[in-house]
Amino acid sequence: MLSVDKQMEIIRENTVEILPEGELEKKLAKAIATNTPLVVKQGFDPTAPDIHLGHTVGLRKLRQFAELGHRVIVIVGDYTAQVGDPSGRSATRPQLAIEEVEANATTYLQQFSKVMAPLKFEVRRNGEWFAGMSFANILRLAGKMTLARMLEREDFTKRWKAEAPISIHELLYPLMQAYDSVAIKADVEIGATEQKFNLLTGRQIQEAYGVEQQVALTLPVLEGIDGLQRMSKSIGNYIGVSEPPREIFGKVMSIPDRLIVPYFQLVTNYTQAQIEKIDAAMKAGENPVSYKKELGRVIVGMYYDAQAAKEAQGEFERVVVEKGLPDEIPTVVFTSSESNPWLPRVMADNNLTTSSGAAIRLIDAGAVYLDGKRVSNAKEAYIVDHEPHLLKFGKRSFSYLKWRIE
RNA sequence: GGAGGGGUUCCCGAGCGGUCAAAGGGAACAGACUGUAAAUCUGUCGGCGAAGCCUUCGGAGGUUCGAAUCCUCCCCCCUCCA
Repeated sequence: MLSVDKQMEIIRENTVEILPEGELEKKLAKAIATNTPLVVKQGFDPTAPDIHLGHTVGLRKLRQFAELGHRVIVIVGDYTAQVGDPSGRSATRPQLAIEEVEANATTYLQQFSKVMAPLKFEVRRNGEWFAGMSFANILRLAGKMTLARMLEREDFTKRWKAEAPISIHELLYPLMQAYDSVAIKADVEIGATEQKFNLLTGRQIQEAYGVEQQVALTLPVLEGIDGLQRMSKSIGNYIGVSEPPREIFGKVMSIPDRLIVPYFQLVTNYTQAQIEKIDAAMKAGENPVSYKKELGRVIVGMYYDAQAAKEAQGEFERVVVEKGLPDEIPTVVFTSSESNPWLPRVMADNNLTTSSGAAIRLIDAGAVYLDGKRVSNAKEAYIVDHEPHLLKFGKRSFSYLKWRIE
């Protein structure tokens, strides 16, 4: 194992806080002295089927711990997912059915491996200890916390002040997460800054159960591609690690320019020196687009390979920059009882738009091209023969429309 | 249990008998511009093949020529008292 100082240097990269001050150093020293790796934990609730770049911020930190020879345990929160983490939430989450959680957990595990490969890590589901927990034990756990302390946390305070509902089960969430730390005897728990309360509750509950207290390590929250809110599946501003390369690349290109540097920091392996160079170049007036493309290539490369990254960029340049055609265009075969199918109807019936009205509006806005020619009049837009016709609207919607002969 | 406030279109939020398919903001989509699916500006944003019609303002009834707006009952949320 590396020395305490060397380890701390690596661990400190990108971290916001390590609480309490100095305790991690002590734990590391002890780990080295006794040759016992630390138990490092982060929990993920399978509330949605995909891991996105936001999750990878923590996972990458776990990776570093694994590389340093520590024992990494990923908690799949199959039980906590049924409550929903109130952190950063202004409303109660919908409670998920166990089957849904199960399905999500399965894809989570596959995707964790993708981020962690080839390093080893353990996976525990918190259902292991919660599924069979007796009511008496739940009461015992609940007895370790007071309402006042629970309400200290910002999201509850906000909701309280806004006169928004807070369900009782939501109060249990931090206790459940904390109990995970008791169950696995965590030495370190990782989470985003908004997790600080939950992480510190872990310390409190561990103490109450006579377990050595963990160190709380917080990481920056990754902003979503909209640049407005944290990256989240439910907001839809995310980049999933299992998305197709061109999707990942395109989404990277859509982030606001000011997110380029934070993304390099939080989701790539770039060194601080490399990132500073990029930052300086952009501040000196260099066009950010080349760095954004680099970022897109790097990220695609991490979850696919360099070849896929190149292709994704090529596709982007061809389609978006040069307004050319993508290499795969789906063919939509439709039938019609009319002698001349009306284009807005065809688009709506084949789910290219939500309604014919929406299609008419797109045409009126000058967004729709048929065989390379802008469609100018929605009322007189017809498909006249059974040949495939190239339909384009917006920057990304391409399809061949083919009227099937009946 | 008692008293009061509230539930509006994807989200926030105005409207409080006709001029309401419902202000404003956000998101989203599109156009222009661009070495970006960035920024900026502009437009669109319930459905129906013009007009006009149809379906929406927690749910169900009712009053009225006319209801998001008034009444009744129900459901849900919040506050205060207990």
